[in-house]
Amino acid sequence: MQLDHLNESQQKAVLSTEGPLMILAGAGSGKTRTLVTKIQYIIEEKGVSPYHLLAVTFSNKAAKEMRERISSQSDIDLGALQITTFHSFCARMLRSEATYLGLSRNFTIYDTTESKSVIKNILGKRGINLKEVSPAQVQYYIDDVKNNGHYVGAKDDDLLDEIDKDDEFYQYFLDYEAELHRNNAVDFGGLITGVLNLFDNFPEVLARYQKRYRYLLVDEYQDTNRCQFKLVTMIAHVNKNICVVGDEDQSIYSWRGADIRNILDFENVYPNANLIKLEQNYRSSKNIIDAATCVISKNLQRKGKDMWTDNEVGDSISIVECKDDRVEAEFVAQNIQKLIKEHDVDGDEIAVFYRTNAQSRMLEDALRTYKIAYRVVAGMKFYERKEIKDLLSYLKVVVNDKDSLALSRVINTPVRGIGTRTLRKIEDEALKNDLSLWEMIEKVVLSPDEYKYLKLTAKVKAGISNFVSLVQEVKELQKAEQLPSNCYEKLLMESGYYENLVAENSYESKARLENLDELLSAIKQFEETVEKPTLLDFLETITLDTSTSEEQVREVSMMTIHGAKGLEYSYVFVCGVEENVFPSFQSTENGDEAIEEERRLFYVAMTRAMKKLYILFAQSRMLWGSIKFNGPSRFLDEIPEEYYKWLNVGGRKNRLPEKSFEDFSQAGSSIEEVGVSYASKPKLKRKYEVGSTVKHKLYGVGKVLECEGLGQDEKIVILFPEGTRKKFLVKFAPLEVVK
DNA sequence: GTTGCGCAGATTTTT
DNA sequence: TCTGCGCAAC
Repeated sequence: MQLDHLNESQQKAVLSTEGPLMILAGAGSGKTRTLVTKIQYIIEEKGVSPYHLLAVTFSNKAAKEMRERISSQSDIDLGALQITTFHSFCARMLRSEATYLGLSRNFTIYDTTESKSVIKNILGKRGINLKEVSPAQVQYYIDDVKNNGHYVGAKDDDLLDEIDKDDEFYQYFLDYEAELHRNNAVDFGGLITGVLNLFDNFPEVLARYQKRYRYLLVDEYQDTNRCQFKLVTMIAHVNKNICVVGDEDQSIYSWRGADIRNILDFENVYPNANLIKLEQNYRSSKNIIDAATCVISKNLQRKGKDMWTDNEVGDSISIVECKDDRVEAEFVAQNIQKLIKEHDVDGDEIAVFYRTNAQSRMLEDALRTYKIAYRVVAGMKFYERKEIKDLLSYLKVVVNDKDSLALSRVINTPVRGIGTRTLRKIEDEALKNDLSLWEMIEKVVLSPDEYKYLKLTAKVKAGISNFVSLVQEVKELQKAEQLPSNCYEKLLMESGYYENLVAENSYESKARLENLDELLSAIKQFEETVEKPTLLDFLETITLDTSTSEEQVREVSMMTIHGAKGLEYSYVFVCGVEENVFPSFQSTENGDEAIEEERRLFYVAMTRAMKKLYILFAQSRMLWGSIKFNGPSRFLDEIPEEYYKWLNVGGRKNRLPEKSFEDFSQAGSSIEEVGVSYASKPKLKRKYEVGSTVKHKLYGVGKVLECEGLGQDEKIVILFPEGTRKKFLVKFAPLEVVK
């Protein structure tokens, strides 16, 4: 087998297949290339069946990339080879072994929002004011417990000493777990602890998996939590062929339980472990690597690698001091335009990074005014919309009728006269009879006479009955293996949801209808990619894999730095590098460890760039409603002068509010004053003006009272002769100007 | 029981 | 700036 394309340490990493191995792979060190070759080597050279190999990663992105590379480089059967994320791996295992844990295999996976709702309900039922105990805190506690590998009834539990079981929070945890179990639901953490539970208590199951997975590969090892580590160790216990790959300097998920000890302690757990470091960087210019190395060396919590590169020195880093966030955005847009127009750079070689999603808006605006094609790699905003959640809840009920959370969400959406009081009444009754909410309402519909004492009105009964039969019918469709999209459409149309929105005929309702249409496309798209599409799989995919299908078009990418991990771009703009933004405000209050994590994040940002790195900060910035003057980030101090040029854009140094600015500006070896020309925003003309008379197709003639927004967002308020006012989104409303 | 409004609160990152 | 919640009026 050819290994020429690998350097010496990479080759060693490939060839060392037996026994525990930790590969510390610095940014841009050819990690994926090495891993893919290693998998190939194990299968093709050692003759191991793909069936005996398991590769787990932390993110879908990484799993996908590995799978794609393997299929393009070899003819390994991807069907037999397991390359998945921890969460999907566990979900799959839990489904097939569900009965061991008293779950049924159609369990629902709750995302963070859903588990928070459950927590709220629990606190509510205990009569606790949500202001006294914040649900977020409880959620954090529960996550923490699970991330460390604790579950209800754990026997061999090294956390037992640390957990105070009399703690009120622990009681909430128990309540929460019980509620999830009743709902036949599992949260993210529960997917992992569930498997741990399975392995702990059913050795025969564990043995089966140990026998199967002879070679174990863990990618993005720095992001694994304690529980995931336990899990992997258990599977690898027999063969000990465990290879973990990670970079402690890129560990940026400790807030979600990632435990840097997993890296720092690996050799304690496996005393005979091999350690290989991949330290040659193939990605970035020498300037960038050296600067990033200086920054990260300030961290104490690391094993220490010495990154180096043969690449050329390259351009200086540009540190750009901007007057405010507006100028920052303007600078980014102008320079991107310059790159594209004057230097013939493709949009997809450029990326804009920021610390928080909230920062993207102003940047987007700027790119739009400069007519630069861009794409925001955002989280799952789409699936957070009300209407989408509503319909998904319908689907969830169809798949898993024990999911009372989803059920109570839709039982009265659209309104069927089943208000909170009625719902509470039925819930209590269900509790009394030890039935799920669904079983209860089914019974009420089936034998109303039995439940006369509930004093449900005819209207309520009719509402429930309609709802129940609709869900039952769709359940039948599902059983008959009808396409998910058919189920969806039936629910949407026959629940009255669609009709209601159409009747509402407002600018909002129209946007919602569009979104629901988009959901339909998403389902259909899913149906095309899978062999045997089921609702269950669709729901699982969208909760576990938020990465959108990205077509590589020539667009500039915009994303948070967390989203940028694992990616590379020739030109990178890192925005908002100010104190309280980056490092984030809360990290500055949480001690050195938190700052170190922010520093790692900054390191990740820097090392994404191949040719040219721009680091920007603003003297003043609009932050949650008011203007804040944060100084430049402390991380800028950590970059030696020789690696950067300092630019000053649109700011007057003598008027700087914070002393630190002046100190800082003088530190730069060469300060260059540059201007930004403000793009005169092509003033989108409004279609309507206050005072003009317009005609609405449905409501007739009226007068425009107010206007707001421009272009796509233009909204107007119309006063109709009868005295009613209505607000419309211009792009949807059937309007015409009369006068 | 429903709807609408106003207010307070929160906003880091995401499987 | 945006969202969710509680409360008051219909």
